[in-house]
Amino acid sequence: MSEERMQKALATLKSSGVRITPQRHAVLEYLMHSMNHPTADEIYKALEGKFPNMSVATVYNNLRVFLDIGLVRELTYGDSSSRFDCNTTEHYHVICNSCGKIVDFHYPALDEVEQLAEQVTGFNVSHHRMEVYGTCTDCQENKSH
Amino acid sequence: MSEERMQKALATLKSSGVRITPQRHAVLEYLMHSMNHPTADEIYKALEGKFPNMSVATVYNNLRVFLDIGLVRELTYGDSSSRFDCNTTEHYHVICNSCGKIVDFHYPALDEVEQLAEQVTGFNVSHHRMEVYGTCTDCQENKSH
DNA sequence: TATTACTTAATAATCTTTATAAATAGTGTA
DNA sequence: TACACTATTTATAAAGATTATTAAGTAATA
Repeated sequence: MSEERMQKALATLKSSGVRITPQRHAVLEYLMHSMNHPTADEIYKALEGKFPNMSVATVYNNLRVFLDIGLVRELTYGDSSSRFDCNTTEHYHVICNSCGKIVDFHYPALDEVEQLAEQVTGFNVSHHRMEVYGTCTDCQENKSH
Repeated sequence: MSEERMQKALATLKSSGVRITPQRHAVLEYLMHSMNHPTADEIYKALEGKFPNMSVATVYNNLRVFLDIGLVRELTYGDSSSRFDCNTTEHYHVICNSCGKIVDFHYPALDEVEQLAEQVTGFNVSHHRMEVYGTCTDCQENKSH
C-alpha cells in the first residue's frame, strides 16, 4: 500500500538526479506515513531520535526538493507555519476552526470553476485549491459539555 | 460608490465602540481604495508619507481590530505574509504563479461542497475558501518574449 | 585515486508578527 | 474647564519561521 507509493517516490527522486540520503529518506518516509500534514518543525522533532545531529535546515532543504519535483504540496493556512502534504492525488481539506485538525476530503475536481476563471480573468490556469472550515466532531462534543 | 462603503465601515466601527483615529482611518481608507489585497507592510509603506511616525505595530493593531469586527478578511497564501481584503462580499481569488497578482473572481457559492463535506467528515461546516492559480495575462506576454 | 557536484550541519541572518511598556490622546463626568 | 479613565500609538524588544552562508562530509564519476 504505502510501500508502493514510497518506491514510486524514490524512483522519481532517482530519475530526477536527486541522491537518496538517510535523512532525505527519513523525511520522505515520515511524510508518507503521517496522515496529519505535519509542519517542518514537527518533522524535525519526530526525527530527532533517529538523527540527533540533523539540522532544521536539512528538513527545509529536503522539503524544498520534494516540492520542486512535485512529490509534496505546501499548504499555508493562517497558523504561521506551512504544512506539507504528500498525498498528490486530487483532494481537498476540511479544517477544524478550534483545534486545527486537517481531514482529507475527496470531491470531483471543479473543472468548470477553472474554465470559468480562465474566461473571466484571461489567466492561464494551472490548478486550484479549496479548504472547508468548520468544527470537528471532537470539538463539537467538547463544546456541549 | 466606495464612499458609501467607507461610511458604512465607519458606522460599524463606531457602533462597536472603536475610536476612529487618524491612523486607523487612513489604514481603513487605504484598504478600501486598494484593489490589490495589500500586506501589512505595503500598507505601512504607503502611509509613511502621511504619518512619518507611525509604527508597524499600529498597522497590525488596526488590522486586527478590523478583522475582529469583520470589516476585512485575512488571506494567507504561500508568500510568507498575510494579505488583507476588505471586500466582504462572497468571492474567490485567482492568483498569478509568477508575479503574485490577485484578482477577484465571482462564482456562485459552492454550497453542495460544504454539504457533502459535512456528511463525509461529520464537521459542522462554517465556510470555505478557494483559490485558482495560473499565469496572468501580463506574465504570459513576458514569457513569450 | 582525484575531481567534481551534491548534501549536511551549524550558525547567522532575515522577515513577519506579536508582546511590552511608556507616552499620548480621546471621552465622559463632576 | 479640569480631572480621571481608557483606548491608542509609538518605540522597542522578542518570538517564531524560514532562508542564506559556509565549512565539512559524502557519494558519483572519470
